[in-house]
Amino acid sequence: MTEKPQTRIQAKNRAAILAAGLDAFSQFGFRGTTLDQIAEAAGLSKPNLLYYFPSKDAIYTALLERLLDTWLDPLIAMKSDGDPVEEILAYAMHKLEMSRDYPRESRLFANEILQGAPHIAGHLSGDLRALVDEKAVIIRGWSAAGKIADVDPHHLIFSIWALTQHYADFDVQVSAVLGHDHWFEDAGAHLDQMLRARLTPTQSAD
Amino acid sequence: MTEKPQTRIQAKNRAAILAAGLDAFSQFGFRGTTLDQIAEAAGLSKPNLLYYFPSKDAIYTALLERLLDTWLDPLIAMKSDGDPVEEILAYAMHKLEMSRDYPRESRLFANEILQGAPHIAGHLSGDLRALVDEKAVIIRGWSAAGKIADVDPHHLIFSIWALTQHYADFDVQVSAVLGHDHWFEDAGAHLDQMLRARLTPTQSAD
DNA sequence: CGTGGCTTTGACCACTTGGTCAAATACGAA
DNA sequence: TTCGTATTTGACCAAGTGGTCAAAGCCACG
Repeated sequence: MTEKPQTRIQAKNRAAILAAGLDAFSQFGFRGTTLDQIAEAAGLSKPNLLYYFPSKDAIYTALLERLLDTWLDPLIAMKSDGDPVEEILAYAMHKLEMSRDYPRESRLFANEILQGAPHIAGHLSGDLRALVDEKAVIIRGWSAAGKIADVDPHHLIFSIWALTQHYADFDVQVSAVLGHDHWFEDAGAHLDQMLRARLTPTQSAD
Repeated sequence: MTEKPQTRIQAKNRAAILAAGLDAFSQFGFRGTTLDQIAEAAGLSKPNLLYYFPSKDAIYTALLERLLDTWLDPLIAMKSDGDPVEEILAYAMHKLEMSRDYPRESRLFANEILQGAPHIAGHLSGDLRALVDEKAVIIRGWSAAGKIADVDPHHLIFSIWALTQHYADFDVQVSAVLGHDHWFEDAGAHLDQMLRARLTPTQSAD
């Protein structure tokens, strides 16, 4: 593996930098974030920060890679065994929980995509596309077997991404319109009903 | 009203600046966009640009205001007469068309929200919230009358926003995963089926 | 202790940024 | 054609940017 024997102090400072970078990049984007900003939030001087990461870009890239490593786990976890509707529902709920628990990661990703995905374009049309295509086959199989309604697998997945990430990325808007920021419960119920209505197979076709 | 008697040259240059600003701001965000960038795209020198707009912020604000003026028209147009399901479906399709036809405006808005809506926070909790609440009453009325299924009005609206804006804001990802960028037709069909399944009232309750 | 490597920092640099200003130029109505 | 106004520009500026570097401090281990 990528062995990096770190001293205690290295581990602590690198973690602080990544945390500060996540805060800043997820809100202001890459170009909108400054090194001084990150350095101050991490409690380090700028040269000291650059002792741990060679450049601003390196911090950003490290964050993005760490994100991609875990971001797709829920989708990977969607298996062809078990009840199809519940499999898909579980995936959607898992993603919604991530919007609640890791909104900064969601926004970091959103920022990167909004700007044209300059750092991860290859990943999108490579790993991500392959993974989605793979799951699309499973979903199409479920449809063909009559276990779920007939549905476009790709757009179903896009729907789940859209419906869940919206709550993290547009949290300010959601909270402003609702008048509070406890959207998780109602959003979960709504998401459940929405997908269930669309996916439950009609009895007519057997 | 706000009278501004413009010369032909003023109208042309202001329009060019706003167009260039929309391009830049929607992709790079406020802080990620430079005046030189806008000036060059608009075919003007930087001082000349600042002759038409007093500051970078003024360009951004002008774009945002122009956007807000028209962004909510589709929702405003959702009336309580006509068939409820079709009324909601028409709104959703209209929004999807806007994602197709005005993706830069969508991304500009997304960028602003992602950064915490510093310029339009008041608008969100003021005009927008009032409008959504108003439409929520209508939707709740439809549900109570049994004309559509029981649904949380606010989250229904969030769903429509999420499902439609996703295609504009995350176009890079959608296109990469699909392998092409002609998502409109399939997305429209999927959106239609999704909402119809959720909204069509069950026959049991009469 | 002492010493060699890990860590931190102040000073510095070239470049970019948003913005200013006075002077020059183009334009349109009389 | 002329003249006042609208428009344009080159030169400039202070602040902020990402990044460098040599020197200093610190810390564990022999």
